[in-house]
Order: sequence, then structure tokens, then C-alpha cells
Amino acid sequence: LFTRSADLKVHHRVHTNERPFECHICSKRFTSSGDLKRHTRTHTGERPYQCQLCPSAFARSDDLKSHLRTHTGETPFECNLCGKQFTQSSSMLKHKRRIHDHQMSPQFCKKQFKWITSLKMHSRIIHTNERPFKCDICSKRFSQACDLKTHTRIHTGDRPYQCQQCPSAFVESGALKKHLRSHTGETPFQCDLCGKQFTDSSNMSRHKKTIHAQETSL
DNA sequence: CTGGGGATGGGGCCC
DNA sequence: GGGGCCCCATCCCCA
Repeated sequence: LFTRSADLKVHHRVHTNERPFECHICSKRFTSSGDLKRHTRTHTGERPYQCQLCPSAFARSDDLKSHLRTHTGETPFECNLCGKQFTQSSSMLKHKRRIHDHQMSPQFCKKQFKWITSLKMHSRIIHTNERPFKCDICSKRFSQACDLKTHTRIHTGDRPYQCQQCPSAFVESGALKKHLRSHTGETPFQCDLCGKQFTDSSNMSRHKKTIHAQETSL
């Protein structure tokens, strides 16, 4: 969507890798004369952009702009995972890689939350309903890495939790635990209104919602 | 050793 | 064509 043919022409060089402008000092090549001109100042040391608040001067206007934030204290770049703010987008990205990358890995689980930063992130995610963990296969999103890890087994067919008494196997430990009660006949969940016993807590709450709906609403 | 601050410089888009 | 602006990685520095 280039509004000008000249811009399209320059953009086209991105695909053709055409670089018509060569630095006469280091022979490095560029797609536009502007890029070459900007590059040339790395050789000449020319710094036309003077900070009005301190003796620093810069080769580029955007460098000066970024520098000015060291005076204003402005931090426009926010980490979307922990809310920490930064003066430069690079610093923010570096932070995300350093701090959050391992938290995105399948090995990282809520059971391992033990650092204050992780706890902060955890609490933020829970309260904002943020879902930073995306399944590469079906795009479903999760709030926690361990939930994604469990979910991924749906695609891989991996069922690490094998019942020792029958061929059934499960993607998560809770499902196996629940299944085992079908063998033992254990009914650990009891309705506090009528005493009826259940193998499963969700079955019990469904029972309460349907059978005892009137009583509980009173 | 870790992690943020700040500078540098290349890529690309837009006017 | 020139230049502003934003993206980003990388570097050095420092607590």
C-alpha cells in the first residue's frame, strides 16, 4: 500500500536485494541514498543533533529523541507480561527475553512460581484474563504455560498418566485420579444438603444446581 | 552473574 | 530526494 511510486520502487529493492548505493569508505551497500547518507556519519563522526539540555550530541534525530527521554524520564514502552516500563523498545524486548522467555517454555509451570516477579506476573495474568501462551497447532490460548503443556498432549496423543488397572490413559494427573475412583468405588464428594455421594466434585455441584436449585436460592 | 540504562546503527515505512 | 519516525539487535556500562 504505497501511495507513491518512488516509495514502491525503493520497497521493491527489499525483495530483489538490490542495493544501488555504496559507501565509498567501507563499500557497504544500501537500498536508498538516505540510508547511505545516514551511514556515512558513522565514519565522519558528524553529530548534527545537539541536545539542548546537556552536552550530548547525536548523529541522528531519532537518537536525540530517544536520548531526551533520559531527561524527561518518559517510559513509553511497557512489558505486556509484567507491566514494567522502559525508556526504549529495545530495553523492553531485552527484558522480555531475559525475564519471561523461560516462563514461556513448556517446562515452566505454576507449581514453580517462586520468584516475586513471577508471582506478580501470575497475579496480573489471573486478574486481567491475559492469555500469553498460544498453542502453535490450534491457536487456543492459555493463561499459564503448564496449561498449554497439558493441552498440547491433545495434539501429540501423549497420555503420560496410565491407569495400572485398565488400558485407559490420560493427559493429566487429575483425570487419572478421577478415573481411579471408578475402580475403587470411592465417593469422596458428598452433597451437604441431602448427603448424596459422588465420585466427582463437578457432578456434585451439578447435582446441587439442579436438584437443590430452589433451596439454595432461598 | 544478572538485568536495566543508554548509545549506536541498520531496516523499513511514510510524507 | 531528503528526512522523520518506528522497528529492532547489539554493544558497553553499571549497580
